[in-house]
Amino acid sequence: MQDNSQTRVVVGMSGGVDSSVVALRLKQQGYDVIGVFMKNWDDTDENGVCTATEDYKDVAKVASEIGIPYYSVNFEKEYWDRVFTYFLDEYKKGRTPNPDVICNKEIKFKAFLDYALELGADYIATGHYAQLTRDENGNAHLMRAVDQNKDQTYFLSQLSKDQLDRVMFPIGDLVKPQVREIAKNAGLATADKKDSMGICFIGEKGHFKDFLNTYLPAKPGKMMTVDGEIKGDHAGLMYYTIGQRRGLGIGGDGEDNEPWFVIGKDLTKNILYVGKGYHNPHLYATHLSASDIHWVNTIDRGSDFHCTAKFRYRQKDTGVTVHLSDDGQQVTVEFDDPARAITPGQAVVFYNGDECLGSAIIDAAYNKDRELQLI
RNA sequence: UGGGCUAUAGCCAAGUGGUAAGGCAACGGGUUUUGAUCCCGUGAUGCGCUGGUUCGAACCCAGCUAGCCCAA
Repeated sequence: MQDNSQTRVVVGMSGGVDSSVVALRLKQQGYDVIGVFMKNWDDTDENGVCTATEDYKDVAKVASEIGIPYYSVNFEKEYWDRVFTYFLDEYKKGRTPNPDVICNKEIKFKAFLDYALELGADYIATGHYAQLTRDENGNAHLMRAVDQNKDQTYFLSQLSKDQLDRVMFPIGDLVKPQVREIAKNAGLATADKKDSMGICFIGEKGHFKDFLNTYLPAKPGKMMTVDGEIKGDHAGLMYYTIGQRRGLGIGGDGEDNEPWFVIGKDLTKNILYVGKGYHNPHLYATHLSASDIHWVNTIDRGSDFHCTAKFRYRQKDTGVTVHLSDDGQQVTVEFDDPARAITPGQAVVFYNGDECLGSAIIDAAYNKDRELQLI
């Protein structure tokens, strides 16, 4: 049994069950554990109620149950500057951003990591469902979680090995029910707490439109098919994402009554393009282009290679061939089979088996030589 | 102002005397650290209106109203 007492680990505790179990496990393994609650957004409402305050209370409860010190750190400014402005800028361009990918890259595994190091930490640990391994050269490799259903490597795909060298994912080898079980057996206050989800700053489901509208003015316009048939009005292009079905308010055309989906946007004309049928051909792409490429490791794979990829979180992998530009700043990703609803702004995340290689941010989707009308 | 056709939930639409299918939309919920997708659930005491026939009518009959079509 190795002595971990001289190894200090700062655990990012959200007030949820996952990070609670992380802290518990590390403590049981003898580490010098400190719990830190990160506040990235002020969601205090008109009644003075704030979910962050409630979550912090849970952190306090769990920390005392486990017997570790705990603190709170505020990254609201960093979050606003590095994540939220990016989020809004992407929407202004009509794209669909993935703020959580950036949040991990810039806040949880940068600002927070720096803070932890100041506290004398050797590592930080989080409740992410992902695993880390190290090869004979000491390079960290980001691996999918054992719980394939909860795997979060998609959101961690823009981390670098330098960051991962200081990271632990103590529940990556567990399945969610096991985590709950451990929390319950230990009597942790968060054992039965409902999983939180959704973007941290949007909170309650259904408020998305209202939320965005307070930051970006909505510009209503026409909704039409690619043939130019007007189907209705849209509330503002930023409210819709490629492949979206709900919220269009159109249906029942008397032909086949198939559902309608968003298939494209024209920002200059302020037109939302819609098409009928889940398998509408306009939703299928043969390849995409992406930038903001990030590889977890610097291992050279050449400029053309085959691997698998995901274009959205919780999607099944698709076989792809990667073609890197000479300067390595652009990438073309060719699909083994046509892929549906490729959306600019989302991350294309690459995998080799269970290893997450890295990701890039999608700029455009194409079907053969034709750029799809995705903006 | 002659003839014909149609009128069922927001939109399509089944039903042809026995007590209102289904799809799309919408809404609610589930899955989900992205907005989505996906999955599950919910809708007309009433079938344009008014009478009539019948034990019983959305379905039959009469009149009215509206829309469409063909003739003028």
